[in-house]
Amino acid sequence: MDEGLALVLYGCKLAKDLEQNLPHLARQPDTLLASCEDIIRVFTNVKERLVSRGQTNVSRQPQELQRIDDDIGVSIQEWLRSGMVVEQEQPSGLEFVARGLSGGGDVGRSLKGGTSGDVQHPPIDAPDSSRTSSSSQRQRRRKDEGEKIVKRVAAPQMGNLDVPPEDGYTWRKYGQKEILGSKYPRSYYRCTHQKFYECQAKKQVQRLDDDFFTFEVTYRGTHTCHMSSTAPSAAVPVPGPPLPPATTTAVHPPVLPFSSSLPTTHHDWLSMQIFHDLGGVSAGGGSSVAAGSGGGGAGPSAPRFPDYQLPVADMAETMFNSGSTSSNSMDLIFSSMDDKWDSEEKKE
DNA sequence: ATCATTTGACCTCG
DNA sequence: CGAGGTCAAATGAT
Repeated sequence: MDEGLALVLYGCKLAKDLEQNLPHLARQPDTLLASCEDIIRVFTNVKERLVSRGQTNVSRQPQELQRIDDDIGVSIQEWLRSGMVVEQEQPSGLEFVARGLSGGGDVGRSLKGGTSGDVQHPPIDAPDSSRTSSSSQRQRRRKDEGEKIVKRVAAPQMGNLDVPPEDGYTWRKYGQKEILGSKYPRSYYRCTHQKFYECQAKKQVQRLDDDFFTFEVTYRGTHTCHMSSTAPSAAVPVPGPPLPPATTTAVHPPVLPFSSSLPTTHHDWLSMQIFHDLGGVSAGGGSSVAAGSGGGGAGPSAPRFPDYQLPVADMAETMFNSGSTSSNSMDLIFSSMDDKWDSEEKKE
């Protein structure tokens, strides 16, 4: 019952979103009502499916999918949309220099080069050591980061409004800054695995001034963390952006939905990440390469997500068939969710 | 104890 | 000099 599973997940997510966003929704009865109805509809649908089909079926009928689409398709599509790239901008005219990272400037430098003693030669005009007298290191750099890709991602309409949609990678926040002229602060993230893999991928996340529900995400650097630790240099051409390296031999995205990892923002695993990843994979753009997003990707000819009507069942199948049987998928799911919810309950 | 986030300070660039 | 990007100590969560 792959699709049913997906529906359950979706319903759970809605419920969780509702819970988390209750304070806000309390002031919006209409939205609250709509949310409740969505949840009810989803679970009702699941229930009907279970009743009418029993729980053992494995294959899906097209017409049933259609039924799902009819019932909650719009909601799911919205959900999907909320976690997907809704707009892709030009890489801000930055020519795409494959080798990027400007001579690996970033590599090994920002890697806390300072504290670990790796003191880079300062630029000719040595930075005034007025401040660094004590530690004299802290080589920071800007400007020469290689390519940069800017995407706009819809924020979840409800729920964890502070967290940008998952993109398949795990990020660690290292800074936040008020930006002149912007209503919302910009958050700075780097790859969680930076230390282990010298992964230099970074991203900046900022809400649009005029659209609270849209994040502008700027990716920089290249993910190397998904490769074996022995080959960190086999960088994926695609900088940060969602797309797992479909063109490489790496089979899995760096973080699997149900793996025990999810070190950082695991509190959102249920959100868009799964579908986002799947979308990226199944939509095959794959290749893409920054070039894709750079020049081509932006084009309508190679949309990463052809449309938002990816059959739920297919997604679910991809989700749960990757390495485990559907039965223990369920266990995994609910145990994961229990853990997750447990932890979040404590938090609140 | 370990790891992630927050936040003020510091650094670089225009 | 100001804005933006990063560092790292403090703090919180697990």
